[in-house]
Amino acid sequence: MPVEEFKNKLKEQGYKLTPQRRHIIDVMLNNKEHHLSIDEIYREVKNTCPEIGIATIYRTVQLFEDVGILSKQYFDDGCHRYEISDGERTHNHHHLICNSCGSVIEIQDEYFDALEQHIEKEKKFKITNHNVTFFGLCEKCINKSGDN
Amino acid sequence: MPVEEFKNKLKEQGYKLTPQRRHIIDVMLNNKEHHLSIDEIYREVKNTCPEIGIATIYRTVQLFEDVGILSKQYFDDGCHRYEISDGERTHNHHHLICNSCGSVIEIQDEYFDALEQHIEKEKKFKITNHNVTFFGLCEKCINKSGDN
DNA sequence: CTTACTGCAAATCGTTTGCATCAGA
DNA sequence: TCTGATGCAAACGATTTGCAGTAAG
Repeated sequence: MPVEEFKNKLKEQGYKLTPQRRHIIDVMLNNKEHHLSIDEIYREVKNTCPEIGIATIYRTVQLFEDVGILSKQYFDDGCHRYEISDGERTHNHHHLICNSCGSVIEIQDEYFDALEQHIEKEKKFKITNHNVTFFGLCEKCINKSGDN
Repeated sequence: MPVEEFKNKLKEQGYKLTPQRRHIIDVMLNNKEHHLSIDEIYREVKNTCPEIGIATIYRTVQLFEDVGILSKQYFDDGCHRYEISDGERTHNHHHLICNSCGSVIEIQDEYFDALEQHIEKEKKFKITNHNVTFFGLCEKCINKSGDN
């Protein structure tokens, strides 16, 4: 299990693994498939650790991002959202967001590799990361709007 | 010149073309190649219109976005940035941001069309807009870092 | 035992809003 | 004239910071 790995990532840089941090990691692991906002993380963690303060959430999430435990994305709903980062995979996944129902679909597509290589060659730009989000209508909502 | 066009876009929906709005349009036109933050717009406009208040900037930029005069993008420097929108082209351009020198390179690439079509078919998702930013090293900075 | 971490409350930052006045159409 | 637009200041919500107490290593 990667929990040990997270512990190491912190230790390596001289950070402590406190109960609060453990709770936050747990919440993020339990929501691998979601993208949580600060507020959502706060509320979730409160369930198992009611004394925690919002400042701790901010500080911890920031720290985890620096250390590489979490990765941050900005969705156009106006807030940052976080998810457990596992390196290579995080770099290679992208999002489709439905403008109608708001659902977030993760995609991971070899097509992007080709695209990135094309851009790197064409523009002489070394890509290290990206932020790719497509907005539109998901299958369900396409059908729904057809009924109107 | 498109200034008339902007005026029409406002008129159409019953909005007035005030000096303040004119100044903001001017600034955006003079910075077609940049992406300005609210604060940068504010400072620029102050040069020619010192009485303007920040609230007016916010309200106007918001209005212009709704009307389709400006388009908004979120860059990972933590603020929204705006640029003159010209419809189809805006949808089809994307950004490379250099992590080292911060320069923003606009790209417009047919490759994306193929990618979008691929996703639409594969995921049955109708794409209406997107937010695509690649981070990495620009040509200049690649060479620089080679020297270190 | 030492130093990082925590919770709390105050401070700060960007953005929005209420209101009285002003000005474009 | 009439309604939308403006500037100002107050309000607001999200995030950050200072600090004294707490606990991980």
